[in-house]
Amino acid sequence: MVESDELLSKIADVLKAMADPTRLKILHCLHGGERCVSDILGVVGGSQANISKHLSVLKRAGLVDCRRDGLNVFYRIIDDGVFTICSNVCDSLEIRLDRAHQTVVAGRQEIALQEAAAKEASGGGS
Amino acid sequence: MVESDELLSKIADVLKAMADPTRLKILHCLHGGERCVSDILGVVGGSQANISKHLSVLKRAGLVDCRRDGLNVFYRIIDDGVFTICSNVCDSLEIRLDRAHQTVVAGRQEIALQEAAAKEASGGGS
DNA sequence: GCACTATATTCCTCATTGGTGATGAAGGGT
DNA sequence: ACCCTTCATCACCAATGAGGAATATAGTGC
Repeated sequence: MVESDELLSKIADVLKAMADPTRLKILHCLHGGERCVSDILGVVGGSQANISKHLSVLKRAGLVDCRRDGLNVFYRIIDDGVFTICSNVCDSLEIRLDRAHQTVVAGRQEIALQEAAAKEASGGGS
Repeated sequence: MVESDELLSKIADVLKAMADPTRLKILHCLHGGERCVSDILGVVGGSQANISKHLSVLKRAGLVDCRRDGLNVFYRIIDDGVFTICSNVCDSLEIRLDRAHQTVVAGRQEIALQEAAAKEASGGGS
């Protein structure tokens, strides 16, 4: 595997770790600082085993880390890049929707003009 | 599904489309401009059917678009955000490795100092 | 219309992923 | 030592995804 292949695999690993709605919810939940598994479970929902598994995926990807405090385990973001990435994707999605919206507006205006012209040509207005 | 859940799903969709080494290679290949499926196949390798399928995934995610020119179909990037995201992930990976490297360097220096001190205490230097 | 090329789709196989309930491990309180 | 709580892991299942061979579709040249 050449170096660039290896780099692409690593990038894919990180993106894969983020590419799940539940894990994104978890990351969002941790945006305000570290929280324990029960807190996260309360916010995200689902089963405790599932949350634990997703946290493990995020940890393996190097996006979060944890520390034990008595019975509780606290997780925190250790790679703020995750929020930059999410922002970038949101920006892209917003631009896409803006363009789509502009297209609809322009299309409707064009149709309205064409209809007005057709009315004029047929002696419309009565 | 509340709005934020829907947004997270959309973000996850985009990230999922990118979270595969083969598709990242394809995107990288298109960085220089549009190319036809045969070109992409030549660069990325694998089977024609596989490339076609991955292109379909990327198109569905709104990252690429295509136009037909005779027998050939040319694909191009329509969302430059993909490169921003990849850069972000690379930056994060690099920072991680830098930190790990610093840790190793510091650890070795500490060990060297401790060994020197131990030697000194035992009358070393003969 | 036929032959060829390029590309998309189908079908199949295998591996991976995501969810849950149950269980095991670790820590704390009594 | 026992009981409880918190959290990680196991076992299971269903769904999803990646790859390739075969096939279908579309375009071109003759």
